[in-house]
Amino acid sequence: MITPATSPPNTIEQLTLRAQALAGLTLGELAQNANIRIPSNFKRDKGWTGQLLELYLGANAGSNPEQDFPELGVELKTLPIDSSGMPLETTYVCFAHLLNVSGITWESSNVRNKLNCVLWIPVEGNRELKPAERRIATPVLWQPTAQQLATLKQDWEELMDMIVLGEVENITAKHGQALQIRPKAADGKALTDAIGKDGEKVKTRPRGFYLRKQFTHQILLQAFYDEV
DNA sequence: GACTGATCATGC
DNA sequence: GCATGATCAGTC
Repeated sequence: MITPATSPPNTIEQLTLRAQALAGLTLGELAQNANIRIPSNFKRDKGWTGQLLELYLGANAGSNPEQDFPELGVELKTLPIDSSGMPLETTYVCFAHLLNVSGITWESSNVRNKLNCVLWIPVEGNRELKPAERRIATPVLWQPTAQQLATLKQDWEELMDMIVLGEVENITAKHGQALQIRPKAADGKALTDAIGKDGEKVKTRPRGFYLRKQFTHQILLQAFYDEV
């Protein structure tokens, strides 16, 4: 019987083995073995799948702005897919800092750090399927290719330029080929500090970095062809 | 049907 | 409010 991990994985191989052992199982089976209640939908439990898998893989739960497995340099992400393997949602990467960003470079950015090595765990996410019925697919351990890295860097620099120049309010989810910035908050009333048009401090809605579906789809396809 | 902007739970 | 985990749902 599959049970939650009792300790963090020591190696990437061990982590991969744990993830592969979950492939084909349903979220209901995992939750049942861990004595976790299963929501009937994700309206009020949007991060439930991710937290369930963290438990099974031995990730250190918490809200630190670090990778899930700091010792291994690996980030864990679940990815909802449809029956043909197409991602259903964009993927949240991290919070976007809007102030004191002039010293940050792509190489030292949180986005670059998070995406250095990601263990993607695709999960059936069709809304017609109840959470308990959704099956886990084959995990993908990914490191960005030079080309993907270049695309991400370009998007990141474009977006950060706008932030530095006080154009935060002009940023929409349409910017960026692979990386986009969207509101990220509890509700529309949340405010944080940002740089204004004349360099002054202004209040704006908090933002986060997200990966487009097309980009994550490419990652899954790439893994598929590597196997074949 | 896809996409963008909005929203939910939790811990500190 | 920030940061983690993300999905919802109205609009295009």
